Amino acid sequence: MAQPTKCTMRDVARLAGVSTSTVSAVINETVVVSPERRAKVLRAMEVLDYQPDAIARSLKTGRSNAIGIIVPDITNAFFPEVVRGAEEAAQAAGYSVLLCDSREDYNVEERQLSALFSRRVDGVIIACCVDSRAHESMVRRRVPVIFVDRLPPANSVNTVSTDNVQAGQIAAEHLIALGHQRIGMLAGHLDLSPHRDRLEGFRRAMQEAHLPILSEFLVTSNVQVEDGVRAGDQLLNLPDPPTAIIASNNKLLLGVLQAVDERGLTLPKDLSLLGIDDYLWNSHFNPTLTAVAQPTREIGRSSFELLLQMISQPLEEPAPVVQLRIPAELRVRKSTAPPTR
Amino acid sequence: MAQPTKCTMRDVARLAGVSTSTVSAVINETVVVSPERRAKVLRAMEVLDYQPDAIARSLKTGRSNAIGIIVPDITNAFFPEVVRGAEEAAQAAGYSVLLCDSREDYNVEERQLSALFSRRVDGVIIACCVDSRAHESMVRRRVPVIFVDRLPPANSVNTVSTDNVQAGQIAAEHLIALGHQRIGMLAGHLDLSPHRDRLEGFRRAMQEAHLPILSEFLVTSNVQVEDGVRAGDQLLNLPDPPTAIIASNNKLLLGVLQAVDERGLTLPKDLSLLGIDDYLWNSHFNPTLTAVAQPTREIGRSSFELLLQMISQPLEEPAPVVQLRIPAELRVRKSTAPPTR
DNA sequence: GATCTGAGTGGAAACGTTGCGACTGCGTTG
DNA sequence: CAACGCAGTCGCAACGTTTCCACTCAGATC
Repeated sequence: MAQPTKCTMRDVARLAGVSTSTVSAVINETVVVSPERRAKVLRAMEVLDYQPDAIARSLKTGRSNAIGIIVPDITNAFFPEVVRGAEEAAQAAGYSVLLCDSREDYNVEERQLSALFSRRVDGVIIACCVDSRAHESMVRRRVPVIFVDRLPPANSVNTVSTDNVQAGQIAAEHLIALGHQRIGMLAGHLDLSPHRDRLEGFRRAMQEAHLPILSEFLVTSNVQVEDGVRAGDQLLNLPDPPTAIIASNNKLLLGVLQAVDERGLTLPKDLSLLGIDDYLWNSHFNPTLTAVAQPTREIGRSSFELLLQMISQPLEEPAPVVQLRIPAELRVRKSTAPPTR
Repeated sequence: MAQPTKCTMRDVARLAGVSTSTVSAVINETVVVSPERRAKVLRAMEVLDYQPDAIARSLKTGRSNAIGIIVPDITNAFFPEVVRGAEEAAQAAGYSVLLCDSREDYNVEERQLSALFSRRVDGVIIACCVDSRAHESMVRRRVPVIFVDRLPPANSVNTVSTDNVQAGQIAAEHLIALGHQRIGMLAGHLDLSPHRDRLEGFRRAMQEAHLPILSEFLVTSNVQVEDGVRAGDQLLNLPDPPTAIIASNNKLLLGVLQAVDERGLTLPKDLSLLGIDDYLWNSHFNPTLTAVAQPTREIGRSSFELLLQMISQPLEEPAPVVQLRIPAELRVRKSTAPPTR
């Protein structure tokens, strides 16, 4: 049965009547050990309920088998999905995940990077916040890093994200195909790459359809619900408002919904509405909401896999930069329809 | 400026012309160091961009300054809130958080507990899954542990959760106060303590109001959206259906909403509907949804604080068991109204 | 002036691993 | 039959800290 006191390799070695080197060899299978000694060691480990001390191991080997993940806000439904994808892949590869929430504050972020570095994580996955200095920080410290979702301006970085240009484009194309010409967009915060890219995609789709982009139909703002309400008001108060609106993220979408409700408008009769980011509840709204879904889990999974590659890479060989863009997917529901005006 | 190579206390000591003991003393402020040496050490640390190695420190001190958090599903919006609360408190106290997602699988959970133990975490916060053996596992290993939300049957454990009995009770009382007598409840999975307790609260409220609890108005099920749809169908198909329904969690609520929509019923005219668990989107549905909000952040924060207490506690003194129940709060919106039948 | 304090310092032994090099025997080879 | 190779062991020195202990050299005390 289980032993109450924590025990070390020494205890195992003593009980099995071998040296600690042999115990180590059995555990790591680095050296051939004769079957009978091997069996003795395994039994001793069993009896003592021995669990290797990962800390001592890390100190010796110089690898912690842990990665850090920094997100700006874990309560934003997008990030738990990414974390889930990354965590699952990490566990499978024998890695643990240190999670940090930077609260959209680059000072907090910087402290967390320091802490992760102190803990000697083997790599970091980060969705950075505005004004982040994470890139310089990690380059200086020579820690492998993958940027997800929000990409820093530097282009010598490994990144994984939705193909946000494509996401913005298929959103607009869907509305254009329905016959909309007067399309508005809540573009979010243009210092954040996803929002910038979605706007770019929107632009491309409009240009290809030879539709004008009216400057009063384009609202940039922060990305919280209140911002969505304000921006929605602004669009809907226009003398000749858009017949369709794209919201660049899920909170902005909720904001527009509120503005729509307050005016007693009905979707999709009075307005077609489409969001980028798809969540469970979108398909339970009345009407159900058309959205562009991001490959969230896959972003997480791919980030870890790419990171693992960087970690295993002998660092003298600087390996080509990878900038992975995974396509988004349109999910047509009931909040979009041909224009009635 | 920053130094490219990682550096150790030795390097600092050499540059400052002192011993490593002195450097250590400066860092930890365990021993008085003369001002001028202190300054020299600090400057050397600056110049070399020295960051203490947390791994070596842990090995020596026996404390990792890290805790583990295990949740059954990080993509369930309840848990990110809890994690956020705990993580914030942990950071503030100089602790890092190792996050694990057990995917509702007790075998995965067990492996994760082992991994956390191997990493010598100072404590664990866990929302366990059905059939969890986490309690025995941690007792055996003598690691301080706090159970959150989902509480194990053993009553010698420290726990933090919503006061779910009270949550169920105020939900029912609200409906009763509106004049409802025929109240149905989707009670969730009774192997999970929150659901069991909410049902108990519902029972109490009904008894105190001298209202009968009709067995056909009580549905237990798993806790996913599909289960909610099925259970909602079951209730609404009754010859004489309830005038109000309580859904024991947010996914069940979405399920009932779907069942309601499919029948073309209108809230709150045809049915009052109330959920336990409140989220951002509840207040953007049409109509807005009445809900009982759980003190999610506070659960997280309190869990960490309690855990920290256990960690600091000299373990010979077994300290009284703490079972913290934090009250929930009713948020009245538009999905509940007096009955029309 | 000899002893005693005590503050400030450094040396060195841990902490629990890993992995190199050295040491055994044995079987094989010329 | 001597020399050699090799599989299987073990001893021991790290890894980067902390911390105990011993030491020095002031100034204070008698």
